[in-house]
Amino acid sequence: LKTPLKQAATSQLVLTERQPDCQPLTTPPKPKETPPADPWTPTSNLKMLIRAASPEIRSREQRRQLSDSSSDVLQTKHCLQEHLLGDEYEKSQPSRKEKSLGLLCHKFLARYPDYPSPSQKSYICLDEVTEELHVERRRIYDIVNVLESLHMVSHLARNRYIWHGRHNLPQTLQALKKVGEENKYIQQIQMIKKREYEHEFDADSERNEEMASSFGSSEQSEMSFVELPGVEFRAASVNGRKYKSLRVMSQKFVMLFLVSTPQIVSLEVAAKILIGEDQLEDLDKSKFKTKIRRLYDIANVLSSLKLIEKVHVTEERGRKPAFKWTGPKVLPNTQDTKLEATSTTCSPPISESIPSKEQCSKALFPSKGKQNFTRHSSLIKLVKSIENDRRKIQSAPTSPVKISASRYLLNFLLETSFSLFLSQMKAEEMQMKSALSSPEVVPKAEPFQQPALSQPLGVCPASHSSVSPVILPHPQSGVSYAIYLHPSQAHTVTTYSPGFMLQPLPCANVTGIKSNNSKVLNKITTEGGDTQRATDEPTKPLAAEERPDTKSETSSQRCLKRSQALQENNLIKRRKSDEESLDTSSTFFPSGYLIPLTHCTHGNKAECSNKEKAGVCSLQHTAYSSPITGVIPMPASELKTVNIPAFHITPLNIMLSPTSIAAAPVLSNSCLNSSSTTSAPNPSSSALNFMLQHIGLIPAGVQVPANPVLQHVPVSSQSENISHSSGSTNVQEGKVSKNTLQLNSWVEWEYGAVIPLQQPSAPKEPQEPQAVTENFFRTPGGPNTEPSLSANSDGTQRISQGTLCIPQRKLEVSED
DNA sequence: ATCTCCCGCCATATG
DNA sequence: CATATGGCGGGAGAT
Repeated sequence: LKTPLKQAATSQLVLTERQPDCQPLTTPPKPKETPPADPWTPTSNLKMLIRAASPEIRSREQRRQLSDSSSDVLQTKHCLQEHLLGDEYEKSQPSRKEKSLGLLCHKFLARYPDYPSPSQKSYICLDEVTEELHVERRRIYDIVNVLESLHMVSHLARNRYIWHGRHNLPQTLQALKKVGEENKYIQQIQMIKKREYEHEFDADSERNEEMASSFGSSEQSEMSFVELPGVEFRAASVNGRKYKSLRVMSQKFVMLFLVSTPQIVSLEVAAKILIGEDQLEDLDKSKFKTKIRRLYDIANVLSSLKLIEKVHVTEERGRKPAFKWTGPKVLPNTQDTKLEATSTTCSPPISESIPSKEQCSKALFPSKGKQNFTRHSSLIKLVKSIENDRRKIQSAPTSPVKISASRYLLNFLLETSFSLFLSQMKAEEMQMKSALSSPEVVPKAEPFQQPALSQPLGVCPASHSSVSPVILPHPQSGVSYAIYLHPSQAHTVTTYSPGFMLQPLPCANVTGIKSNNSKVLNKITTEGGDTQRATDEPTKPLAAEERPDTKSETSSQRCLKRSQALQENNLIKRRKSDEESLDTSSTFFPSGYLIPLTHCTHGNKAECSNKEKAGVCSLQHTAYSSPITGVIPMPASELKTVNIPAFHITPLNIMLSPTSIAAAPVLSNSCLNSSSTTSAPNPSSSALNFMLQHIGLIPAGVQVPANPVLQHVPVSSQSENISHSSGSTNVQEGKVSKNTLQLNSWVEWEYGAVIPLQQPSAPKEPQEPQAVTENFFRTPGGPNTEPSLSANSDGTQRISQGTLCIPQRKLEVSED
């Protein structure tokens, strides 16, 4: 049988999309399937029309339906009388859309449970699938390959795959994220954007060479397929091809999302990176096009899995297709602890349950020798990178999963806080010295700062430095969400603008739902400024400075720019020794950090012991929980990279959850108070503040003595600016919403934060800290300012929320 | 015109 | 060798 007889039947059945969710069907009796004939059913026609009318609706609908199997199950019952429909002539061809890979994927996915019970494995027989779904085999491969890249299925033998469902997803994503980080994708992204940016200005010059060269060193981008040992067992047969493009490409694509700060990746950037950054400027247009095609294929599948969602990034260049990650947040895998170099078979296929626990991931290296990659010249590089890759062998935590999250967090907090603190101090000192005179200098010196590449255009500011920002409003909804960006980007954009106005960068605007007016940039800026102005309290002396248009602003911008440029240069130079790239940085503004914490156990306090600041430690112990968004702990490594703000030009809005206020009291702390009062920035105090902020004890900006900008900012009322996006989201999300306090706003910068502060069982009534807190949190007129302490049921551990501020920028993203 | 991306040829891998 | 896989890119539908 060469080609399953599909075409005869093809046309009509395509329309039937979801079938009622079924249980882990191992081998469904094939006959049942024929759903068809629908086109002639009134209902089906209607559906079809609707769908046709609005793709959005359609997809949404599909999802919904898929999710709740409850929806009409009946319709499936159709019988096999496809033969007689005499009107094939008119046979409305399924319209391209009906045949889309995404739709097909939905159908495919509908056949299997997301979480198949470990006990019973479900197998996928390609012949059956192709027949039942009425598609060409080729298409199924596309789907399966992507699923395989996520370890949702694995190839057993010819025609046979095993369905794993989403069980492995967490581990896979974690592994991918890790690899992505090791690959320095963030930097690559920035590099690409930068290059792109420069291109605009003139014919490319040697600049590119530089780039390329610097880039070239980072060859290791070519890694092979990342596996989860437990899953891949049977792979022997297929191993050789594991590295094949679609699979690997899919993994890389996912990695890009996982490492990017706003988890948005434009196709263009992805394509460039995936093509192989080593290809310096091969103006290979066709290659690029092909890559894009593939990415669309992958994206369609990922979209069906609801891991990503299409959006459009608007930048000055125009609208560019992009996708944003809507999948689960990936915990940073702090524990590299056990690197097991599981050479080949990590675990036998045997029990499924086991593998899940002891997931380890390893990279397979196809090269191994004899392989002749006839087609993929690029693969050759693999060989080069093997060495590097070897290191990539990873293992997943053997430890109980549950604990891991909180543990991560705790460790992370404890471990990093101190270092941060120190770093901060140093930084600030340095800063103090040099900054005053010439800010630009500052960054340079810092060893611990990491070089921030500018991301001129492009949507995503991905700087690893920023702690994995969580998107507050759940992205899921597609509503706009706040994206925490690095200020660095901002300046980047501005870099070339003579005026140095702080504009909301093109690259950075994210509007939730398709908000179209793109020109927004300028517009927004202006508006924001104006609005702000109107609303802002008189108080801010600094306000003037902050203003985008003001001189001070300009200067600071300039500084940034300059410094950045410098650092970039350095970066390039140093690139070779890539190591430092991660930990050194220069001019960054601190962006905010969103540190949602899950409540954790106190177990780790030991860690803090070494820290001198007992006070801090004590505070730290508290567990934080973020009811809202979930946890987004960042790996210590990431934290280190975080930079402290040299100049805080940023922010403006603080979003608090009602409960957060309650937390404020907790802060009461000598440090805090002192800080608040202190006008003169004291390095150490500021450092402390910084640390506290990170920890979530203090809302960012509060301490600000160190931070000039925030310092005096009066609290103004809710931010309208954010409202559009956040508003809806919040509502939806429910809890999060907030009272957003606006400190000062530039439209584009906002501090959003949600950090639950722990309230020891007895919520302390706001007392001393009040002053600070009050002030800080007060919502003018805001009704629901009430802090609701979540005194929580299980007691001790719970916490109310506090807030950390994160400067965030909006990217303009429109979704379809 | 650009964005999407389906279709299916045909090289390769596999058994 | 017959098949199973799956690069790849033309070119057409969707916008």
